[in-house]
Amino acid sequence: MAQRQSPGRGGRPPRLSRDDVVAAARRVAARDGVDVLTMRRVAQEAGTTAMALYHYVRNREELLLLLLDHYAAGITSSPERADPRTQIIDAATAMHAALAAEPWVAEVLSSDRLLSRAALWYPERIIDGLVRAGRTPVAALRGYRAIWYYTVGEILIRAHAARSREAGPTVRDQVLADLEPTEFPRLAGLSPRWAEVAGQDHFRSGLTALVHGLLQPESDRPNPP
Amino acid sequence: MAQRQSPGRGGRPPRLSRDDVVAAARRVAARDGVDVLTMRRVAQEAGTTAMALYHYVRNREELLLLLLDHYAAGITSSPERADPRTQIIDAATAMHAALAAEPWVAEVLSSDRLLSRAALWYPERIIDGLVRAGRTPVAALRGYRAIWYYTVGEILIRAHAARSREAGPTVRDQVLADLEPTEFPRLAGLSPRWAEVAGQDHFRSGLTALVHGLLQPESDRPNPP
DNA sequence: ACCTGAACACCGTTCAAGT
DNA sequence: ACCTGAACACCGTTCAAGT
Repeated sequence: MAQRQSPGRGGRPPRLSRDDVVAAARRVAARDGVDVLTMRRVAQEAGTTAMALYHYVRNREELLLLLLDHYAAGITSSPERADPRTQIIDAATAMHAALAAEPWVAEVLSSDRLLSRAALWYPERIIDGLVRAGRTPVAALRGYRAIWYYTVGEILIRAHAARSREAGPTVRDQVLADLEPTEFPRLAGLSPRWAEVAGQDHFRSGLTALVHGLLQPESDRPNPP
Repeated sequence: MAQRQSPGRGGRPPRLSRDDVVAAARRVAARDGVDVLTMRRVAQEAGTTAMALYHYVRNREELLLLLLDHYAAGITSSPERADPRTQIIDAATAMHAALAAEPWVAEVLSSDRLLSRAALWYPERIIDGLVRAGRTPVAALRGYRAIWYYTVGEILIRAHAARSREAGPTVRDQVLADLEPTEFPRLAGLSPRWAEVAGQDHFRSGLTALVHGLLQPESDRPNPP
């Protein structure tokens, strides 16, 4: 554990604490995003030098993990529900909202190196819902991971889209505008409405479909060869 | 269009071409990943200096887009199928395989700035399948995007997981090992099998569930308040 | 014990100059 | 037209030295 007081004898009184460093990093992440979160930048925010930070964190990656832990500490347990389907949808929606609140979270999180205790409420509730709906524990875990993929994908794509919107018109826009209706009839028909639909938040409708599919016993689904 | 010959008069004969630059970049990406794909590194691979590259590409981002276009040129159209469900599953599986083949692709692609013509076969076939199965065009587009989120999420998480496995034991492993069964009973019960299940490829089972849910008319689904 | 400055080995990009 | 070297403004991290 990190010492907050200087030990018995000798030494210089600290002007900084680990919490100060994390707080400064969080301000930088929230304001400027995780790419700008450099050691020198955090040090500046904390009113010290980049080298001083290395007394409180091993390296930049450890600082990012501390940042996530600090963020996850604010998560409260997602409630239990009588209806398993409702419990799954509620927990997944809360998980999505927690990630969407600060975009830097998803970026760091997709590195898959952190999983702080507080965030475990989401998988716990989702897996419990799936088991109570009749899936085996392992099938429930697979189902949770499918929901996790869908959620992270949505967050990351939305975060990246927001960033590239600032950077002017995309190659995508141009390709979609130049579609030949004979070659790609469905896409050509949809291209005027693409941007509008892509801009809408339809996380919930996809989630509902996915959960519906996961709750359906596989034997009831037509299985292509 | 890029000139391959020197123009009518004057000038020095080129020792490099745009294709040479892209080919060198592709070798670096495939071998070392996209983080290592620096201008200086690509130049070294192409046998020239970093500054020479700027005659062929505007900046690093344009080079990444060229790389994706080059990769996407190898994509062939996904076939039409009589059964819409089969067509959707086949196209999504092919899309997933194309992304999984070279991990750097997903990283660049999630920036959402590219969409090269050849890659459009996947959304075309998926949306067509959904429309033929009775969804409206806009609902089909939303359905395609749900499949896209799920697919990109799976690829990115797997790529990141592979990278952090090299970097030693994760925080995640430790948190899962220390779970209190009274607090997180489902997770504690599953923790010995977590690594095993996470390591398996269950893209297809989640995809099947998602498509099943998307093909179900919403009116037939229980809708929590 | 806590903090600093200088240094190392990197980045992307610009710009004036050479052939 | 094509390519180069030097330079600018950055990175993360190490290390010897100061208080």
